[in-house]
Amino acid sequence: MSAADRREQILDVATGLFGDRGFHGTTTDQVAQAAGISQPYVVRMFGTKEKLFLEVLDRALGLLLQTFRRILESPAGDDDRPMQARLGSGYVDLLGTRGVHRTLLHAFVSGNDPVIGAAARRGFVDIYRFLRDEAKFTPAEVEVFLSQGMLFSVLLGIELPAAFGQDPDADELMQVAFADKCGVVLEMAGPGTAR
Amino acid sequence: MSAADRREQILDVATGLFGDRGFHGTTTDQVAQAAGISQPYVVRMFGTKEKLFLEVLDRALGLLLQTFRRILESPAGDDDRPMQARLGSGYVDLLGTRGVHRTLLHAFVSGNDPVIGAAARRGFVDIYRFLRDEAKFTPAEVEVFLSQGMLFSVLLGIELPAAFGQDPDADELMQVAFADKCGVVLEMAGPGTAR
DNA sequence: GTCTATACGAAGATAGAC
DNA sequence: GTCTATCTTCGTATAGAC
Repeated sequence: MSAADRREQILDVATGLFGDRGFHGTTTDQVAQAAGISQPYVVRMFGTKEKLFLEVLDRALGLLLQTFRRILESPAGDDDRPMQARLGSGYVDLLGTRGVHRTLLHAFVSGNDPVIGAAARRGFVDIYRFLRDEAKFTPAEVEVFLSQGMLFSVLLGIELPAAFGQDPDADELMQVAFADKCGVVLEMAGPGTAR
Repeated sequence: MSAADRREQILDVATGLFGDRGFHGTTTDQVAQAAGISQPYVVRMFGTKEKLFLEVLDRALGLLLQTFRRILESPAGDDDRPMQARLGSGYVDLLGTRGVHRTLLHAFVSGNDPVIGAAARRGFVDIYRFLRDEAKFTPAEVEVFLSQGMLFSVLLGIELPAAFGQDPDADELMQVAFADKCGVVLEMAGPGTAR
């Protein structure tokens, strides 16, 4: 495998693992095993675990903004909903790439870390700039959009969809929070969506 | 110091530390040093680091619900705002106990962990039940309240208030998200609010 | 491009003393 | 109630070979 392909592969599996257990909870050996290579080779490729995490974070943020920009620039077509709703669906669709939401959330709770925290703040502000400057959201729209996005992410964080069917109140909460997106979420992150 | 007092003291400092660096990122030795005791004594007292974290989490959730219930049961007095706003202020006031919001968020992103994740889910659903059954929120009100709360927590997670003054766009984002609460937040979590 | 071997330092937990 | 000493395991990173 070429170095470039290997890099991508490692970043892919690392996104899933970091999403599951965060920076401190994930070992380079777990990444290596998931990628089918040796632990030292992972380190060799990225220098340090921290650099690996930063690349994973950058990629996740890049994918997010790329997804948003694509929606923003694509013709509405048969989708006559307001841009807020369309971008919201794009956010949900990121579930297609395992670990993105949860890796971002892990980064967002690491503000205290001098390196990762700085990157996380930059990333969040980048998203804000996109909403304000490119999507032309009003402050009120930004507030609603980000709020809903964060609730969505946190509910993924506690694995509410994965625990579907175990507690009626938990299921009801999903219904309340995800509303029309409930079906899609259960399909993409529901029980048995093993990693 | 009595065992009970020592317990409380350890739980206090552990809340701050777990809030800063999460379960995996915090060592029992850091907790011990912050409490001015030896590392083995911390373990001795709580059995394992995981049990310590679970107690910290329970306490944080307990404090949250206790705060909410107090507001719910207290007479409105001169505060004529709707209950959503009053509970929201209560949530902000939890900043008075260092680490509560961020420890909760760390727990909420650990859904994957069999033990901590289960406790986190239970905790979140407990909050939902409170809003639905005790505060009598409508589903729409629940959705808005939880959304705003999670955005609030995430912005604390990235330490946006602590980084105030470093990036105009970041400051603007704070304004957009915190609105009238901006002042209080900066006072309680702004730059120089060292731990 | 990828491995094996390994050094080195944490970090959680235990034993046992005072 | 609290400590010191220590065991043991784990995890990152390096060295160097193929």
